[in-house]
Amino acid sequence: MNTRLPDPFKTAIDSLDDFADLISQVLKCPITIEDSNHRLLAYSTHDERTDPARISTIIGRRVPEKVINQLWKEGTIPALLKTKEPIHVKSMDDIGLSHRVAISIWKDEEVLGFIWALEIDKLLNEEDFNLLKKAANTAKNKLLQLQTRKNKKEERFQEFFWKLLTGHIEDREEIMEHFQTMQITPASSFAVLVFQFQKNITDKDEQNISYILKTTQRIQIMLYTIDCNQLILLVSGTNMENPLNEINHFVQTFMSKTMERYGVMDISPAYSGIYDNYQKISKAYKETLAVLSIKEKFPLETKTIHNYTKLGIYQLFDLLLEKRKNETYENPSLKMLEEYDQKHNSNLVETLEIFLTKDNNINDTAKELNVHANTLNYRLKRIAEIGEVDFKDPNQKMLLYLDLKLKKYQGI
Amino acid sequence: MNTRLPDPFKTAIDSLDDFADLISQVLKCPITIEDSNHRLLAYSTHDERTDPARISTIIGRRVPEKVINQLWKEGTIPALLKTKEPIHVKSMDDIGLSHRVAISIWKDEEVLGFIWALEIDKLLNEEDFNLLKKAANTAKNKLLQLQTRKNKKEERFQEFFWKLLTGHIEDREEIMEHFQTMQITPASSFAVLVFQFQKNITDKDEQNISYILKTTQRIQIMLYTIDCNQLILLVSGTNMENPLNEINHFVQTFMSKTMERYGVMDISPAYSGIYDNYQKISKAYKETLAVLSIKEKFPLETKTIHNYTKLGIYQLFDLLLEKRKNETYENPSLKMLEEYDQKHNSNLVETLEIFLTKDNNINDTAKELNVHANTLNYRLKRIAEIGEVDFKDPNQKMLLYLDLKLKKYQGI
DNA sequence: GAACATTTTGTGAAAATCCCCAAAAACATT
DNA sequence: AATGTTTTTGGGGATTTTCACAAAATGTTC
Repeated sequence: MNTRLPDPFKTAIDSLDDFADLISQVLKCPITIEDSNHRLLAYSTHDERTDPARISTIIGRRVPEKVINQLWKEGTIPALLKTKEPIHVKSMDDIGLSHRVAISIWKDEEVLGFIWALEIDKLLNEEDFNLLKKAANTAKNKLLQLQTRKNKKEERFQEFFWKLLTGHIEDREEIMEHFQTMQITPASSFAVLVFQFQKNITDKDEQNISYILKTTQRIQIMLYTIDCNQLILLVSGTNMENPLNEINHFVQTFMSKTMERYGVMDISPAYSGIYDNYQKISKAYKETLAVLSIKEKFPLETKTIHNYTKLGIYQLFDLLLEKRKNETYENPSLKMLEEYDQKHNSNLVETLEIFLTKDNNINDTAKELNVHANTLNYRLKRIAEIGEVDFKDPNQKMLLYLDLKLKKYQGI
Repeated sequence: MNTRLPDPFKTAIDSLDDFADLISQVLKCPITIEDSNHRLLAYSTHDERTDPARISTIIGRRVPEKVINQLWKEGTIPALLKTKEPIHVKSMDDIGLSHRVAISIWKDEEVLGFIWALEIDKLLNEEDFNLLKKAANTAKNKLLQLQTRKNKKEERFQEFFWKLLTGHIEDREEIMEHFQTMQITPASSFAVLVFQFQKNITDKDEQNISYILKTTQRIQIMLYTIDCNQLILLVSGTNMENPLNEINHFVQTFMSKTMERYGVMDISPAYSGIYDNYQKISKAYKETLAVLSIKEKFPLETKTIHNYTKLGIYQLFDLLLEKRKNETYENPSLKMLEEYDQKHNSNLVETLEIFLTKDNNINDTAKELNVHANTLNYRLKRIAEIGEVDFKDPNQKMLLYLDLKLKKYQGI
């Protein structure tokens, strides 16, 4: 501590709130203390002067997502995660943020939280900065205590969540009791959501993920855990109207944020249908795994599908693959078309596949194949002749589509 | 034998051909002897005068199908199956048949065969008729011998066929050897064909069936057997070009003949795909059973389908039913639509089903539902909204179609 | 029964699809 | 090289489909 003044924070601190008041007294400005996920830990009360951002932070017990996003974009948070020095933040009227100084609280190389000092009356000088650094140092210990207490809680969460995912708690009452003990209020409906990463998720990744999840408000995350390269969440939309849309939106923002902030690419998201019965969590989890499994097998055709209910016929592919594996079946139409393709090196099979994939739309298919619509028509006529396919019969077409896709996978 | 003349046929007969010559000598006209299925057993050679129908009978070793059909329609054969008296048949130029007399050969209440006498030079008188009756009586014993010999052969056929159907002979060589021993020349490709009757097939039915099968020439019937209410055939088209068409045609004629001649109704036909590997007979048999099973479950939608390859997606229904039975899955779109239907007693689900069944054709669906095309459009828009169905996505539509049909069956 | 929402039907114009023909190109066969 | 077959592309007109809008009918709610 290379400073001329004695450390005014070297006193016993009872609660973190008292400590916030203490800093506030010393620096003569409103103080807010957050954890690393921008959850409110404590705030000074002696002072009534404040700004809208602080008010909503205190009311919501967390920094509004809008504000966090802005602070990321504008560079404040990235800076705080790099340096141990206090940082000036200029006022941003559009999000109700006035001038302030922030400092991060460090333990070794990890940020435990932040202290915010509002520059309502006066701007802080260098001496104040030194005081703030001392305050941060003292806050560290208090935060560490909270951390360990939280870690234990986390562990209990984890255990509970895995029991739910694997269907080890079947009784409805028991599930609800657990939720209560954990002080989680289960939403009326939920979905299981999995993000599959390219590589196994490291501790560092976990921190980043946790950070994003904790700062998300659009969606309620009741439980989450990590399994190798999968991040597994139990979520529910905050608004009842269209939960799937909310989840989808969250997935998009989650992916873009991990991408922008941490440069993590190629995450495969997958989520189950919406359920209201918490006994079906394990089923929902299986659904998401099914989605991921299919997405691995048919990456192109399921590129835009993340949701089990939107898998459509692909829901049944695992089953069908299994069946086809155990028999020597071959679709006669496909066989004939393939033989023709071979002999005349044409591409009737490909044409047929795209045509069926494009929902029998001539124009779309022709565009995809880069041929004239009339060419496509001619080919379809030939396909009907050679493959003995009746394009008016949905039963035949569906089986053809399925066999086509199954063969495609088996062929790989 | 209430006749004035001594019986000229009470001599030892060596072969049936000699017997035919003997009758020919006595009656002074060409004689042909057939079994009950109009297969040629013997014919007189002393005489060169004959008609085209007899020539083709001798050459093909059976009466041409065309002629048999005509004799049925015109009433000759039905009459022969009723009376033991000789019957005059007037000439039918269009099928090359000149004047003749026919008599059936009886054993108790069963017809073993027929004797035909051509009236080339002279018309037979009453005395000739009496001689013919005596000849028929004598022929009986000879035919009985043939019968028993044939029955033993039949039994071996049966055993072999069942081994093939149940997959008990797997070795290719062995199968071919058996065919040779049975003096059957296996066609290059085959199909298994099953007719399922309403009731168990009686001995009487069996005779009728056998009669129809033996007199069929459009298709080669290599083996056949009867199992409770099923007639099982191993067939192949005589012409290579389009075997399925030939089988289909045979099925039609078989059913109309059993209907017209014996009044047997409501036969469900089913046949496998065309195979060229005789080791796959048991698979082909399973296919036909699958067709019958599906036809029982979905009689309306599979009314016109008899062929496994034409089952399309229905091929997979057994499997899917099994899967759905073991889980609590419910298609969310369907569920929502059903709920809406219930509440507003509308019929969106029915509309959707017919629309999908009619291959997404607005006009056909509207006609089927007896509504205006715009009404249908409006409903589809509502279905898309309420059921969150994307009509541009074939995957979703297919699953919807499947779940619709599966539910329909489960609901019954 | 009035007010309102939902559903059905009709109309007509724009858009698309379908169908027939023919020319050109590509390919196969001899 | 000559010939015939298959495939691709284009044009253009008949037909169908799609879509928006409006009126009428029906159903719901208070």
